[in-house]
Formats: sequence, structure tokens, C-alpha cells
Amino acid sequence: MAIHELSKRYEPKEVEKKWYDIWLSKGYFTADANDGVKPVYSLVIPPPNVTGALHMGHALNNTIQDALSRFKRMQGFNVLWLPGTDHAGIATQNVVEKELRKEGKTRHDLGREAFEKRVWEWKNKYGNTIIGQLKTMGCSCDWTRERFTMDEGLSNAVKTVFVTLYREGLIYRGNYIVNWCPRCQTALSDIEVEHKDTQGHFWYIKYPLKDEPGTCVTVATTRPETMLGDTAVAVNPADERWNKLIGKTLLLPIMNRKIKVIADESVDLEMGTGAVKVTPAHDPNDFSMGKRHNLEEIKIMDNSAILNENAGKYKGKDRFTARKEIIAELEALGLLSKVEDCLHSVGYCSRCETVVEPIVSLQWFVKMKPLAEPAVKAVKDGQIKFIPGHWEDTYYQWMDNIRDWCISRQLWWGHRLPVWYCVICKEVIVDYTAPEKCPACGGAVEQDPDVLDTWFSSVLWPFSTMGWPNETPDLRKFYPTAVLSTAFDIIFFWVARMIMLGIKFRCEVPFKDVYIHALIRDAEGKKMSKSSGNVVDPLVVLDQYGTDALRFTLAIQAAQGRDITLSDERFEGYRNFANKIWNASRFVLMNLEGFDASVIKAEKLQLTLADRWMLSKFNRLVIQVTKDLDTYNFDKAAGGLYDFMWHEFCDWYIELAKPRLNPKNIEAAVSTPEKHSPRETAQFLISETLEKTLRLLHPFMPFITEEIWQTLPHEGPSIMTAKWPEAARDEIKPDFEAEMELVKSIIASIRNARSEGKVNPGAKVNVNIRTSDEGYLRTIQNNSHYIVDLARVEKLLAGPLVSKPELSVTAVLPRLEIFVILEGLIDLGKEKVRLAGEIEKMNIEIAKAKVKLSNESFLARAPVEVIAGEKKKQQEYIEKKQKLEENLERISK
RNA sequence: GGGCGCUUAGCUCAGUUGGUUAGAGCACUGCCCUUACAAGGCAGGGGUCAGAGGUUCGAGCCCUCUAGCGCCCA
Repeated sequence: MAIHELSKRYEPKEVEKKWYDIWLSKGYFTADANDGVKPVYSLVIPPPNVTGALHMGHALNNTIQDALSRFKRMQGFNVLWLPGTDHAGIATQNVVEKELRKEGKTRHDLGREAFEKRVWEWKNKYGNTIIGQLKTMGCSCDWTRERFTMDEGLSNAVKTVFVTLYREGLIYRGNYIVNWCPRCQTALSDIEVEHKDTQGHFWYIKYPLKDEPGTCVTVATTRPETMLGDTAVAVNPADERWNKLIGKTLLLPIMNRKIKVIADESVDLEMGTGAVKVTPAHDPNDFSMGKRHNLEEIKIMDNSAILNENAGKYKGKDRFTARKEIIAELEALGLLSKVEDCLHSVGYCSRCETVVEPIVSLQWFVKMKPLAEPAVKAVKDGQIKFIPGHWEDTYYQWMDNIRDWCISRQLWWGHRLPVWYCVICKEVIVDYTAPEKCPACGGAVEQDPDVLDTWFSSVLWPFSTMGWPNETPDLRKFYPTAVLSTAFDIIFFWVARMIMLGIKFRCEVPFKDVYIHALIRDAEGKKMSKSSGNVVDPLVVLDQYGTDALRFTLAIQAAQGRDITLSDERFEGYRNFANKIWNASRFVLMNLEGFDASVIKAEKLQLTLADRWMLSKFNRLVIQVTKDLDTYNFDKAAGGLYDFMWHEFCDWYIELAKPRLNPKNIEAAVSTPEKHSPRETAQFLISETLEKTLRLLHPFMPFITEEIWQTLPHEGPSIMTAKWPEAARDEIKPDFEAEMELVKSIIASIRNARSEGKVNPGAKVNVNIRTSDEGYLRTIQNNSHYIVDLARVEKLLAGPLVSKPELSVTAVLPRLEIFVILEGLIDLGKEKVRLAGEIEKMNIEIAKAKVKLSNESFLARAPVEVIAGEKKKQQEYIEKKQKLEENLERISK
């Protein structure tokens, strides 16, 4: 079925499905670990959550990765783009618990084993949603190597890392303050807590001195309920207001506990009253202060943030209820001196939005400093490069302030800690497999109920997916990877830790480049979020405008360091681009009737100026797009292709080639044994250029390019496996480009004059061109047919002495005057105004140039080329002005 | 509080190391269904490059300050 027999509009739907299935069945996405010839290019997908559905961030990131993969594959690389999903501990557990709740059950009703089984069932049933969506996007991932973070192999990797780090003393168990989510019932790492400025209050509470009734120290707090766990009040020793009280004893209100006033330099003199309450068990700063001063840690809440026996009469109350009641009691006691409104930062669980409670508890941690140092060095040494580069600063900043990583989670879904405790002697056993009995005392053992932070497994992703800890062929061939493409918000969660562990366990960085892609925003520039309801669903877009249009819209906006704003107008614009490609291709195809590309010999072509110009431009494009893809300038690569395809190939080249392709043009069909006919020449170039341009477009628009490519003369079974075009540098010819630009500007000037003179587009006009530049004259004479055709000219006269007819509109170009003869159509009044306007513009430019050229410093210091350029420019302006004035004078007579 | 970024046409943004009359897409205006494409063609209007100062022969670009917006960390 020929493309030109199809609709005038590109219909993406069936095309997309068809080609994806074919590519998949031919195995084009599959990398070859045993290949010994091709250079290797590998990357791993940032594994989306199994619970996830494709959003615009995924769409962007995977468009980028797919473009890179397809580009490198076409360049002849052995490409592995390794896909998979992440088990997403809390998220997945939440989903299944929600299901259970509908049945009126909790996970505890099922028990651990049955619950885990249930989650697996859920995963097998729904966990592939996003994988299917990636396929819809056209992603050329190697699906034969798809992984899941809880696969057996990846679980082995997790165990190996845990045991090794433990034995080296880099994993330890400790009682520390952690972020606790009372709803998820688990500890969170620092970066799983989202800090948001929240409107709250600053309560000023008076703590009376024990031995001086009536004298009080006033402290300010945003969380008054924690006072029940206070074990000191701290002041800065430099604080004149308070330092004389250091060492004195206070009576903690409500609890009537004796607490000391201590001196600590970390206390901010400006904040609140300068005296702060210290609750070591419930605040990270107070915790470290408590360690410094050996303070008692009194935990006043349980894991659901319900106050416990240490809270006295508030036992059994929720933290926020207790807050209200405590305030009321303090007020009644006359100990509440002041309440201020204040905006302060509150931590929320990044999974469920519950206010996080800092709580002291026994958890497992990874010591980060020893791992971070080589990871920082790798970036400083340039073994890893961030793109855009400024993210390196962000990386260093975090790495410099790194704190130990809390890795235990009180969940059931995830990698269970390979840790056992002896029930008798409490011995801790860390091993790959369960010990039968306690090696110390022979007692029974039981496994730690906790699981690992999900990120613990995903930070091993670049090598665990390739079979590590086994030395597999994949690992040898494809590690380290070339690039990691991801969003900035997981540089800390994920990227930094992958670098640490990659270096630690493979002695080699996991990737050479880290490409940080843009953030997607809505048309108003707002961040997309479910709560603001401004989420644009990529699947809807793709359905409405086509996958290629979606991908192209994202790619052409993917400028480094700039956010992407999405709107329907944009998608529409690039859908129109797809349609433009489609129709240009239809045109080409309907002109290939009887054409046989295989008989064409390069030396027999009769190349015209238009052909040479187009070849020159095309080869520049090849160089540019290749470079831009290699440097992650996706916006520029896509932009260059858009401009070339639309504004050079369609707007000019097709138009310039039309006369030769027109079947009515009998002369164009004349060939000799030495020369192909002009028509064959045009047919060859127009189809070859289109075919090659499609190849350049393929990484961004895989479907439409394949569909069209198959109908054009081509080699090979698929555009996917076709070679990336290489630039023929000797075809880049500035001289031909300049000549063509002259012809184009003459055509544009005539069109402009016609338009100003309100000439009917169908009507033909006579044109006189006056120039004494011999080169120009030659170009015009040799290429007059282009001018005649594209500017609809009846009679074209060109020479040094051609006259200006009475009723004509004048256009002045450097060393060139164009007279468009408009008998009976010309409005002299309007023409005068127009010419006067042009003269005025020239006056401004001449004046500017004059100022520059009369500046002695400029003449003395600017490079000679710049001065010469300025002089030439001024000369041209002056000439142009003169000619404009002559013409104005003539019609003014 | 510490750090990073942004401000160029009505809107969304390009503008590589300072050097022609600062560009594009969308929107807008006029003409045209010219047989690839009206999801199109041709032509056109629209900008004191946030403000102030400085460096320089020369600043949208470099430096300082100011204003506004946004993000990250504490």
C-alpha cells in the first residue's frame, strides 16, 4: 500500500502498534553480550515503582534514553538499555493494605507470610502496567533482560552487600533519633521526609526555678507536647540574659520533674527567648545536645504517636490532642506567656503526607563517610560528569554534610535483613543464610523482622541487574554504563549512593555521565501534582496527538537547566510537524513513479544550485545533530531537525525541485549516456535527502520515520538498524550557500513587493533587476528559472543598465535593485511612505556605524576583521539609502 | 539562615567563549483552498533583553547592587 494513496493526514495509531511489534519480534532491542566487534553503549533505566503509572517525568526521561539508545544503535554500537521496576516498599505495601481494608482486614490478620504472598500476587497482576506504557512510548529497552528489585538475583546482591558492609563495620545497629512515620509505622531516612513551610504557632512557656519561686525561664516551642519529655533547658553561655542561671534547677511544669539549665553554644541567641527546651528523645538537635551533655532520653510516645506512660496523665492521647490540652493546662497554670503565629518547617512523610515524628529508636545504619569520600573524588577527578555541570555543586554540598543512612524499615514488603538474634544470649548473627543455632551459646535464633529501605536495593541496580555478585558475561561487557538519565530530586536518594556502592563493590564508577533532565511544569509554569489537579497524562497526549508528537515536544524543549512547560498548543504544533513530514513524503513518493535509485551514479547527476545548496545544508545538519546528541543537547538536535525539515527541505527545496519533477516538463526527462536527466537527478536527491533526514529524526520520532522510510528507496530491513548518516564534509559549500541565499532573498523581495502592492497571488509580474556586480548577475542569469517560478514572474530582465519602469515597486538589496512592475496596481502614496520608512531605518544604522567608526579607541583596539566588517556594513547601508532616495525622488516628481 | 536558578515579543522559550539590523514556536494582521500538506502557503506587525551602576573600543552575554519569581538544604 503506497503512502500517497493514504490520507492527507498522518494517522499514528495503527502505525505505532504495528512497528513496535515488528521491532520486538525481530529482536532489535536485544543486546549481545557475546559480540566481540561492536563498541558497547549501555544504560540502565531508573526503575519505576511497580505501583506506578507513567507520568510526564517518565515520558521525558524515557524519550531521552530511547533517543540515545536508538542513536547509538544506528551508529553501530552494541546497545544495552536495561529495563525493570522497583518493589517500592512502603508504596506497594500501602496499596495492598488498602485492598485488605476493603475486605475489613489488616495485614496482621493475614500474618506476614500470607501478606507477602498477597503482595506478590498483586505485583504479578498489576505490576506491569508501567512496563506496558513504556512500550507504548516506543521504548527500545532490552525486555529479555527486564529485572525487578526483588528478583532472586537482585536479592542475592542485596544480601552480599549487607553482609560485606556489616563485616567491614560499615553497617551497624544503633539507638538513634530517626524520622518516624506514625501512619506507615516505620522509620524513614532523612531524604524520605519532605519539609514544608507550615503555618503554626510559637508558644512561650514559663519554666519556674525550683529554688526561686516566681522566677521563670521562658522557652519558645512549636511542639509544646514534647515538653513532657524535656530533660534540660539550654542557653548560650554568651547570652547575658540567661548565663547566670546555668547550672540552676528548674521545675518542669505538669510533670514536676527537676531539670537543669545547661550551657550549649549551638543555641541561637536570636531565636525565641534565647532559652530552649531540650527533648533528646524527640528532636534531632536535642538528641545530639543530649549526647553532648549526657541527658536522659525520655520517650513520651509510642509508634502511633500516642502518648505513653511517660506522659503522665496524657497517656493514651494522640500527639495533637495532647498539644491542645497541654496548652490549655499551661494557660490555666498561668505559665503560657505568649503565643505567636509563625511559619515553620514541618517534616512530612513523602509517601503518605503524615507529619513525621522524630523518635529515638533502635535501627540499622550505613556509615556513609568512608563510602562518600571516594564517590566525591570520582566526580572531582572527572570520572563522572554531571550534565548540566552545576549539579556537581549540589552533589558536593550533600556529600559534605552526609549523615549515616537509616536502612531498616518496619515493613513486611521488601528485602528482609539477613540478621538473626539469639533468643538466649542476644548474640547478633549476620549471614547469607539462616544459622541453625546461636554460634555463641547454641540457643535458638530468630530473624530480625525488619526489611531494608527500598533504595538499598535500587542503589545496586547498575550491577545487580547484570548478574552481580556473579561475574556474568553481561557484567563484563556492559558495566560500567555510559550514562544515567534521571531527575534532580533523586541525586541524593539514588545517584550519589549508586556511585558509592558501584565504586565499593565494582571498584569502578557505575556510569560516566549523569544527565539531569528538566522538571515538567504545566502551561503556567506550575509544578505538576495530583493535588493541584494540573497533571497532564502522557497516555492521553499520546492518544490525541501521537507518540512521536509527544516525544518530539518533550525533546525539543529539553534544554539543559531549563524546566519544560507543557500545553496543548505545543503538542498540536509538533503533531503538525509530524503531519508536515508525512505530506512532504507523500509528495516525494508521488514523484518517484518509475524511478529506480539503484541505477543512479553520483557522477552522472546534473546538480543544480538548489541541489548543492541543499546538500550543503544537509551535511551541516548531520554534523550538528550528531554533536548535539552526543552532548545531551536534545533541544538543539530536535530544533535543528525541525528547521531543516520544515524551512529548508519543505519550504525551499521541494519548491525548487518541483519544476524538474513536473511530468509536463518534457525537457526535464532528457537523459544522455553520460548524464542522468534533470528529473532523475531531482528524484534521487529529494528521496535520498528525505530518507537520510528520516534517519536523523528516528531517535526522536521512531514510528513515523519507520513508516515512511519503508516506502522510500532504502537499504536494510528497518530504519532502526539503518546506519546513522555520516557527514560528507566536502559537500559543505559556503559559496553555493551564499549564491542560493541571494536567489532566495530576491524571491522574497519580489514576493514582498507583490504583497505590498496587493497583486493577486495567481497573477504574474514583470521584474527588472539592476546590478553591476558580475557575480550576482551570473547567479541571477543561471538561476532565473527559480526566480521566475517561485516569485511568479512573467519576464525577468537583469543587467547593469536595466531601467526602472515608471510604475514599479522597488526593493533594494546590497548592490542590487529590484523593480517589480505593477502597472495600474501601484499606490504611489503608499510606496512613498514605505520608501521613506526604509530610508529612515538606514539613517539609524548609518548613524550607529558612524559613531563606532569615528571612535578612535574602537579603531585602535577592535580586531581588524570587526572594523572591516563595520566599514563594509556602513558602505552597504549608504548605497542602499542612496538607491532608495533616487527611487523616492523619481516617483515624487 | 545557607546554597542554586530564573527575569529577552501578548504567551512559552532559544541566544555556545562579548563583535552584522536580537531569533523561533504559538497567538495576532493581510492575502491565498497555487494539484504534498488549511494540522497548509506567502507576506507582515510586535522587543529601551527586569531596574541601576560598573568593566570594556564594544554588554542580552562578564562584575556589583536592587526588585520580583522559583527550587533545594537547615
